Amino acid sequence: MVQIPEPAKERLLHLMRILEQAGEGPLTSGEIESRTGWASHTIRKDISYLEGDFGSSSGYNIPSLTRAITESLGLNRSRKFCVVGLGRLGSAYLNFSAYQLGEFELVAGFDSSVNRVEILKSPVPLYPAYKMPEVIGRFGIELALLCVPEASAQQAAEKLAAAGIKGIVNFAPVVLDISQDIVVRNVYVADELRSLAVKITPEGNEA
Amino acid sequence: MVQIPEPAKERLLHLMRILEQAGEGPLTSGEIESRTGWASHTIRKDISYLEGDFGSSSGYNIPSLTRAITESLGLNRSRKFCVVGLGRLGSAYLNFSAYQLGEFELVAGFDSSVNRVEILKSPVPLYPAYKMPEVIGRFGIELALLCVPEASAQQAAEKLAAAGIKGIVNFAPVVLDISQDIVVRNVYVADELRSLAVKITPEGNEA
DNA sequence: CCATGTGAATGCGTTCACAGCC
DNA sequence: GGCTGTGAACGCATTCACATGG
Repeated sequence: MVQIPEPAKERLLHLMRILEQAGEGPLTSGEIESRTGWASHTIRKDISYLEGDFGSSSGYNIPSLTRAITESLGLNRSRKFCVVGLGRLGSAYLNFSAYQLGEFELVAGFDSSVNRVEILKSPVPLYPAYKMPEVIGRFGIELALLCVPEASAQQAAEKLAAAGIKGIVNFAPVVLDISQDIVVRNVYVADELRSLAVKITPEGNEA
Repeated sequence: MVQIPEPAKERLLHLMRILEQAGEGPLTSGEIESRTGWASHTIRKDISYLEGDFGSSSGYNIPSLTRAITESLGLNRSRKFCVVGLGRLGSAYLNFSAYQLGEFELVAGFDSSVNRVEILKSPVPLYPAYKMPEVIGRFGIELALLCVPEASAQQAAEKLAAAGIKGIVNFAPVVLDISQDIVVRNVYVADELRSLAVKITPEGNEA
């Protein structure tokens, strides 16, 4: 086993989603190609990094492939996460349905406004921001969705860092400056728009 | 000029954000390294794909570098976009502050509920979903933020496609199956969480 | 014949190391 | 001395092409 290349990991991660959506029956690398745009040999190669055998002459066995990816990527343990910042965006993610995968468990929401914490309806307990260290420690929360406004993002990230968080999904349009030990994934809507703009203009060099 | 490699484009895109945040004065590749984690020579190489000269012995000139990236990536034209689905997530993005870059212009919101369209407060006009073809055509909307619930995402994407949209940022946890001519960027929160989970567990092979 | 699976070849992005400039 | 800038070397992911199995 030669260590899975980083890009292959990302694809496998995304492949899990495809597998979840795919109905029944074996799935061939060709079908995956048509859904993702990745060449079928790329997919086969990626899968070949995993151990075990799925895949007969009719395609891949969905459950066992899913299981193999899960294990190989270290996703078999359940992780707790929280939402920080309960404005429109944060409360959207408090009530989001997409993580009932058993794999991630939303256990808390935080906001700097005590008032908002008391008023808001939520499927999970809400806490004022100053309780972050305590609550994060007590529950063993590892991940956070950072949904605060741009202006308070850096500060909130620092508090999360101090509270012992391990990873942050940052929705604020700000580059966070925090310890390298904490893994950050940025969701920059403006960047996504830009990226789209670049791609819908297939300008050669100086067309 | 050798065509900018795709990964370099993504970095340059992200670099624009750094430039916007960086205060005054020249910025060195070393400083960029400390903010992004990319090696300084990677950054210099990326920038070398652009034409023009920024960068003296004290670092890069922020305005001219920004301009060069903008032009080189074809971002100099302003693009119109809309928000589709005005639930919690959609209305969050209706009121989002991060795209006042002049570069993207939010011009409309759509929802299948006529009621919601009438009630909701919004900085831009809202329309019932059936008006998508007309409104998108009339304004020349090129991009869409797709914020509808999982169950209606595929259908909404098809409507957008039929209305002539060119690019979609998809927030629904679904792999859209639409024409290859339309560029899609997916924002899968669950994938982000998974990605974080993978990275905070630096499992060697079978540690 | 259909599919997966994989060593070996390819090619491209990254990295290096040094030249050029302020 | 600091920095940017860039051809050339490197290394790794992708791609190929064929072996293997149902």
